[in-house]
Amino acid sequence: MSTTSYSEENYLKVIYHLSQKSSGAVQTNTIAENIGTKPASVTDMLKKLADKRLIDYVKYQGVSLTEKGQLTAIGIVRKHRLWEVFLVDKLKLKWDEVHEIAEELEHINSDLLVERLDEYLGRPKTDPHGDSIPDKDGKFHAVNLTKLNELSAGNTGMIVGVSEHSSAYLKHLEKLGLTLGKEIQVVEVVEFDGSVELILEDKKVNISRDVAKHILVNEEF
Amino acid sequence: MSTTSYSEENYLKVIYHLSQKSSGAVQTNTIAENIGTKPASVTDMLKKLADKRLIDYVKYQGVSLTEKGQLTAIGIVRKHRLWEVFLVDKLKLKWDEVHEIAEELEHINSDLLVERLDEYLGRPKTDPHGDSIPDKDGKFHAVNLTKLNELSAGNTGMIVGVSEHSSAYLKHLEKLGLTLGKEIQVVEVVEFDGSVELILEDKKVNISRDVAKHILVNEEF
DNA sequence: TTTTATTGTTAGGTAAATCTAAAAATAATT
DNA sequence: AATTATTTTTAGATTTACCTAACAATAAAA
Repeated sequence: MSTTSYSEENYLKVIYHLSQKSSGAVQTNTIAENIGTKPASVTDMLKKLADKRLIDYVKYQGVSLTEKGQLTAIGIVRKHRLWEVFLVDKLKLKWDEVHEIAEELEHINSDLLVERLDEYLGRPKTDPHGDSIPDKDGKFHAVNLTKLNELSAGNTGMIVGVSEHSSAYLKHLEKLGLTLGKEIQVVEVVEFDGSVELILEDKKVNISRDVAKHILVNEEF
Repeated sequence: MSTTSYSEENYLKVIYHLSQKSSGAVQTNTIAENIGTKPASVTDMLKKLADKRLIDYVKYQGVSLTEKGQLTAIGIVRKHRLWEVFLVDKLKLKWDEVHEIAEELEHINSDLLVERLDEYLGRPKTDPHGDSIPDKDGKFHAVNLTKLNELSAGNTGMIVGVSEHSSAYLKHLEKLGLTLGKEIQVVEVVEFDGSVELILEDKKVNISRDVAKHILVNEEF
């Protein structure tokens, strides 16, 4: 069983995430942008990954992961998210400080390590951003999430995730106090601009539609 | 401030350890053996490290670390040992399972991460093998250790470290019950072969001189 | 349906870290 | 001191992942 390099793993991970976002084959240029490299380099790597049967690649037609490639990618996602839980829960790093570090930790390959880490963290089902953590076999457990801007006045819920991970966004949420696990109640969804007025810990908070739509809540009623 | 690559860090670390072992300049061949590479490759890297002012290098005369190189190396040692503490204390891995994993973890560069890890672990002074963990500024705290084979009959002490880290050796100690923190009392040091008879948890244990000399104890009386 | 724009690939090159084989410097032995 | 052995360096290749520039395929627009 040939092993995957740091670089190959990065490609697989990016292809995996892009496949999730929009269905259909993933394009060369899109991969290049996301990896921070040039299209020509991507083509080189795609050939290599295809040789290893990690992706299905047809010239000019984009790529998709094979079963093997997908399992590898999910393994990396699993490690990334477990490490994020560790960094936030145990080391008390903030939301927006963990991503880069987890990008490095995710490439450490030791089944024993991952298993013990998972156990130590209490086999978490989601990471600090609310993203689902796949199990050892690459299976995700369904979670039902609603976007905050889709709630109606009076509804309450708990913040369980975000669908936007930029540092700027996370810092903004932090400042507003809209962090994971917080209970909120919607006071009003303004029709004019889609902004949302809500109650958070007995205080009124106003957020724009753009901010609201990336907050995922577990609707309660 | 130019950054150091994974590979450069490995060289610095090995040079550091070899400098500790035997004083004087470190030889090209020795480095090659310890890194698992060929002398020619070492020469190439030495030139590079010298250009970066991380080592003092004179052709055919071996190398030594500069102040800058030493600080970098100690930083890596610090990370390695902190991670080993994490792996053993928190994730419950065994002595002989942690080294390889820590070899990878030690290359993750984030001051914030290291600081929080140190704090989380309770600012440990030694790693699971009893090796001293340097502080943030690269300072080691003196510990007074005696080799087990240098104790006399009747002496007691606590095992605080080992000076041999091979998996075979560690597994052997594990089997004998001679693990970190254990109290032992010397019954006799056999003059003929230097083997040591000792009492460990009310049981008599016999170990060869070769095994004894790598066990470090905190002599009590 | 041509033309234009976009997207993707090839060809040829670079830098990092490695290698082998041959040559040079140093050390050890006779 | 001369010879032999060891150690170290150079020279030239190789591999990986990247690059630019030129070309080819596909998609969009006129």
